[in-house]
Amino acid sequence: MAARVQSIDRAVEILDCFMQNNELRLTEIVEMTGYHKSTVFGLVSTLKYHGLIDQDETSQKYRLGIAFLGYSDRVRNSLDIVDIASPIMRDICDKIQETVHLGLLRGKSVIYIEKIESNQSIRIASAVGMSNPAYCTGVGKVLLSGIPNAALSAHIPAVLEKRTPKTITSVSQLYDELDTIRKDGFGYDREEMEAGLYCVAFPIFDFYGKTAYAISVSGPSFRMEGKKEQAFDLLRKGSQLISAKLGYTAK
Amino acid sequence: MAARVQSIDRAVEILDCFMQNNELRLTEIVEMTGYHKSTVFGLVSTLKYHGLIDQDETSQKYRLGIAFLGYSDRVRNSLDIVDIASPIMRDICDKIQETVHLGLLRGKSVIYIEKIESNQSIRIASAVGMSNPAYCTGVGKVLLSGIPNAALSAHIPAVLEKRTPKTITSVSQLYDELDTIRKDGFGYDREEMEAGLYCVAFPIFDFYGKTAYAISVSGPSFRMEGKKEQAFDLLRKGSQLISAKLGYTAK
DNA sequence: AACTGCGTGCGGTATTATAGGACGTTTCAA
DNA sequence: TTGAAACGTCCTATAATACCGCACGCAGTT
Repeated sequence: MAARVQSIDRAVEILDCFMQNNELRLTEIVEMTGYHKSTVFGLVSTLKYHGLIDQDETSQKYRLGIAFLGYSDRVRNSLDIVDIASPIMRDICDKIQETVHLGLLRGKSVIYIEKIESNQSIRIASAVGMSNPAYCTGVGKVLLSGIPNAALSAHIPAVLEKRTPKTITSVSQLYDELDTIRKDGFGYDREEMEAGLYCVAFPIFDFYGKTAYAISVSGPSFRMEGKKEQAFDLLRKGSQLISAKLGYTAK
Repeated sequence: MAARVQSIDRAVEILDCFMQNNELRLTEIVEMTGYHKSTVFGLVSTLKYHGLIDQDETSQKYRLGIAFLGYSDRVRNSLDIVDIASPIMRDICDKIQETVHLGLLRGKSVIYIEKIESNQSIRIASAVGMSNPAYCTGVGKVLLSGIPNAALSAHIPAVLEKRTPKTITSVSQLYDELDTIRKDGFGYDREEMEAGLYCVAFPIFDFYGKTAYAISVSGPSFRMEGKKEQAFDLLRKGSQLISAKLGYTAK
């Protein structure tokens, strides 16, 4: 489907190893990838030269390099949505004291491009750049709801893994849920991805009226119970505000 | 000095092109790098496949990919200094209402690994992951002061570019300044990098007593004038607190 | 001292990245 | 409407290059 350069494929594979452990020895990378030691050494050295991998001076262990910070920042600046949404998200977070996420759809996954955390001691384990399956998250389902059914298959995995007792595992049931979201204008994640984790999500529309992003408030179910109404209000206003700033004009 | 893989060198060179413009056509990349069109196409396709480059569906233009967010987040998590320092920096920022930076030294440059911005309308143009020359910034000079003179040459460029009328351009003068910083325990940037930009910086020591990071408050000179004392107090306490959390024990 | 596991360096070879060129579209001007 | 220019994409031959095998130096352990 596309021309591919082997060395880059391998280099990326090496970088991905660090998604599991953030410190690796050369030999560990060799074991994980299965390539020859000197091959890995060459790739790692090159990546190190460019700052994409750092090597600890004493332990010799490798880790992801700080150069990624520069690229990442560039990415976030090119997505002007982050600049627009960030202050509004902080405002929501300050008021409701729960984690606020901003995400977009990429294939079958949701990618979080901004996160504002509350000071609550019990917080969501999440991260900017992290991805989750779309079908079982609030943000994900809202994003899916913006896509016509005919085009949905590319964004839904063949098997919907049952991550909790409440996960939606049948496609037809998921379609029903998406219809509900389209009708209501927002969506939930009622402990479908992780037990005890509750989430309310609203869509953000771009200039063309496309559901380009989604914003959510998530927290432990026991806390979110009493905050649902507040979350609705804050998210509704917030999503409208952000959509407006993207040039969206409600019809 | 190290084994190098050509394709990766070229791939990184392509990625670096996006540091100047955040949207590029294939042909523009070809012009910037000088490689053959199909060569660039292969590299770009591979990078795109891995999400390191995204392509706009309609305009076909390329930009840096969201995958960087994931790597970058991983980097920042592996640097536990960010977790430690971030809340303290926010506290300082709330109190003094100016931008707070956390940086480290890499070669001749300072790399900012965390930034907390105030709500002031006039703000510093800066970014996480961005780098500046060390010799003419507050954070940079403080970091340089932690290095013995004998080893300094590797961290100071041959020619000190005169970026403003107040930039230090003579090496011996810079050495004097570093001595002052070593004596005082903190440093300034008095409009040396950018006219009108004033900055106070303190060192952060790690477990081994090494000056590993530096933290700073920066803002326009006219505002910083009256806030110097407050900045000292906040930064002194903050840097001590962070150093302590890194395992540093003052002797 | 021998042994194990580590990161690193070198050279020959066959795989692979690359350049050249062609093709289908789109864009814009004539 | 036509033509030309510019662009992204694709294919193939070939020469350059990334890879593997092997070896070395080092540190810690038996």
